[in-house]
Amino acid sequence: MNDKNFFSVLSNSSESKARTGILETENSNILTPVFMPVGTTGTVKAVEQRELDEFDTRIILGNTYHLFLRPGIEILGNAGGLHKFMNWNKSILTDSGGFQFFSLSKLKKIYEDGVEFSSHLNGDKYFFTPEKVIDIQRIIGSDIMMPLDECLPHPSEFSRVKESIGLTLKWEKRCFEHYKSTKELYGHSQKLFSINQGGAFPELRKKSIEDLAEIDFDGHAIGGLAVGEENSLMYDVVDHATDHLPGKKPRYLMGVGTPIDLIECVERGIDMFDCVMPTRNARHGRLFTTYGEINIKSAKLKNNFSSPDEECITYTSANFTLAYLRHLFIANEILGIQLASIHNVGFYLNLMKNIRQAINNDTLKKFKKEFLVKYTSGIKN
RNA sequence: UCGACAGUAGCUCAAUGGUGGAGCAUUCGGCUGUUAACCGAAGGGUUGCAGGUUCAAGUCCUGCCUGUCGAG
Repeated sequence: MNDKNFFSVLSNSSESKARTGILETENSNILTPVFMPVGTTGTVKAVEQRELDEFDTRIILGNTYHLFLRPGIEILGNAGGLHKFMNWNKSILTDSGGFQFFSLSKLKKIYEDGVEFSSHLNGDKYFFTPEKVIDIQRIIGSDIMMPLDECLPHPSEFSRVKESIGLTLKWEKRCFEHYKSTKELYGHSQKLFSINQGGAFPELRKKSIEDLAEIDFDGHAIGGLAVGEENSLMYDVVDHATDHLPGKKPRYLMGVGTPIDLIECVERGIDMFDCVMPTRNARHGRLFTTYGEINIKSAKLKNNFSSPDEECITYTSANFTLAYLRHLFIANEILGIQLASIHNVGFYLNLMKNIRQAINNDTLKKFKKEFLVKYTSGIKN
């Protein structure tokens, strides 16, 4: 079941731990380092499937918790899985819902056996066990499944984190066993990653990684970061984590991050990222561009008829002006959100493409330097 | 022309005679495995004008101005 060709490293940077590779699922070949747009409920918010295709998106995220609540596993099963349901024939990675028990923490109660939670939609009570989380993801049919984990806030007490990584390990072992004893439902194989925790405590992070690495997961994720800690601390934890993660398996940093975070963490050996930032910020009127971030609603842009980004060509930047985008946001027009989302996702994917190219040419350090000069110049602001 | 009602922030409206507020709009921030087209902050007022009563008036009284409606 553990396909040896699932992940291959293609090139290594001589300047850092950065590397390129390829993830081969039955639905797509994914070049790494990769950024995976977040599509929690079966849609990358405000971006159509054909737009994702247009900038060559090979994998997106879904969320077990949210899809379980809506539309529910019965409908997803009847539809023949999420791919068919949403008409997406590339890859999907589903998060387990562990993060929702952190972000919706008031609605949950953690037990040894799993998590009891109340739906944020109507208060209905449910109980997720590690096995159930796998069962749901079997029905969703994601190419890569994530195990149930416990994500703690930062900062957390050493003893609390220590206890937590023990619980997470037990849950993930159960997920793995259930994964091995069940089968895919729709003819394409599904992979299962681990998620290590350990907060910002190096020894706990190391222990979590080593314990999980003993199990034959298809890849390893770093969880519990970007939850309020300083950026430099996050980079340190990532650096430390990748020193201990198996080199032959893909490394996935969950929930990260800003464009700068992506470069910093690629240098530290990360292969996969996901983050709501490009889509959420787009809906909130913030554009990511080569020359920094733009608040599209700013009064300064009223009469600015230039492209939001002449150097990163997307459908949006190639066809529309800042003044028009601003107008759409001020007028509360849906198209503004769509165009901003298209641009931001396009910007992220383009950035990753450039990063991969730089690693292949072994010029990542130079690329980073040049990127940062422009990105932090604030020319547009 | 007469009558009724109404004039408070850019807009729509609050405010027992007792420190004039809110929503929207404006401007500026913030969003990191999506409860998020969201959240936060700031700016913005001779309460239509002129008098009067009162310790104290957006509020009560008088006149004027403007608007809406009605009558003629």
